[in-house]
Amino acid sequence: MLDMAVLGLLREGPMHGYELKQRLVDLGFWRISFGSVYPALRRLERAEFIEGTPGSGRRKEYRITADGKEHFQQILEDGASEVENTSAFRVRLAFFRYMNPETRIEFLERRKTVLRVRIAAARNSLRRTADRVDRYTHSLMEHGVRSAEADVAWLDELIASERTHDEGLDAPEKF
Amino acid sequence: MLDMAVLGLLREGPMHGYELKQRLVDLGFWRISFGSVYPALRRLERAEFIEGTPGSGRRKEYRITADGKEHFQQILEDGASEVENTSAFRVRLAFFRYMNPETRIEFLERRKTVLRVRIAAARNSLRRTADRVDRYTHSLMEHGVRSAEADVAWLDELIASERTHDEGLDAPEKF
DNA sequence: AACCGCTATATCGGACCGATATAACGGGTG
DNA sequence: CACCCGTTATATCGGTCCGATATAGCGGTT
Repeated sequence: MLDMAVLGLLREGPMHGYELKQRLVDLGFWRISFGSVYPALRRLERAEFIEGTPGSGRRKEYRITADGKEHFQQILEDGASEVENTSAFRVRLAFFRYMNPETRIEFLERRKTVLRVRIAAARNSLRRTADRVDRYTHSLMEHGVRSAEADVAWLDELIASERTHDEGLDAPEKF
Repeated sequence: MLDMAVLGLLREGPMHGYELKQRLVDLGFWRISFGSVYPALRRLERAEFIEGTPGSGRRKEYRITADGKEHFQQILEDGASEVENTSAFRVRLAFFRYMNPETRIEFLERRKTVLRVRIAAARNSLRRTADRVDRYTHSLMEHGVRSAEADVAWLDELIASERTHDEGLDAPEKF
């Protein structure tokens, strides 16, 4: 998962570990740890998906290899059915431009289905336990449902915009 | 973290592992794994915070010990300043009734501050990178901000309701 | 009786987290 | 200039948590 994120970021240009971490934070990984990032870099280096070169000063610049690009493409498309994991979902969305356009909508729809199932289950458990849980737990569960519903609405936006953008596919955009 | 959740649930009565997992799902831990639950149970058993007795059939019923209750209270209150971790925050909220009322509002306010900081940072990074990121990443970041803002609004509700409930503290509620 | 899906416990390797250590760099202060 | 301090930067360690997988009893169906 982190591997995919790192490879995706390095596709845009060489970077060192610290910078990589900050970019991950920008993407919404607020709590990503150096204890994850540096091991990931060594992992990817060992697999020869990235190359670490001594950059300016004490920094180590990492750049993606041809194998790395191929591997990135592979895990991006292959796991596009894995839609349960929120982090993995977000990483794939962040690198949507590298994903086959035909897969994109299917991917978003799958995610929507997962959320709908969760919402239904949560609503059920809210009804089932209504009089047994305290107001804090109740509020927690209700807020969970509301968040998931907001996510579904957002997915609907994304799907709609994806469909409209599809039509004028031949006119190349900047992104 | 999982330890706190397990102890908190077992405070309400004995349960077996499978049931425990389902209740965690109800609390919003959609992806909690058996590979986390069963090791947690053995961990807590070793520490004598819980006792496992052979229940009906092949089930193992676990019940909390006096030490366990004490430990639960400890980690619930002690870590109430640790408010960065979303899961830990939600677990504490789910067991708010066991938390010292004076600590509760402070706890919620701390969480609000964390979210506000994140929102500010995310807004900044949105402005900073506005023309460099594609529409998918942009939408991802925007949605992140919107979610966090919704969380803040929810926290405000919780704080308000906590304050009003505080006044009539002597009249005992069911919960 | 055979089969199937659900309940239930368990283990394993690996990913990820949180804390911590180390140190070089850049800027301001005396 | 020398000193200090906050930021940048890399690294490691123990422990938690995840995802996959194995095993098996249990209840209902055909």
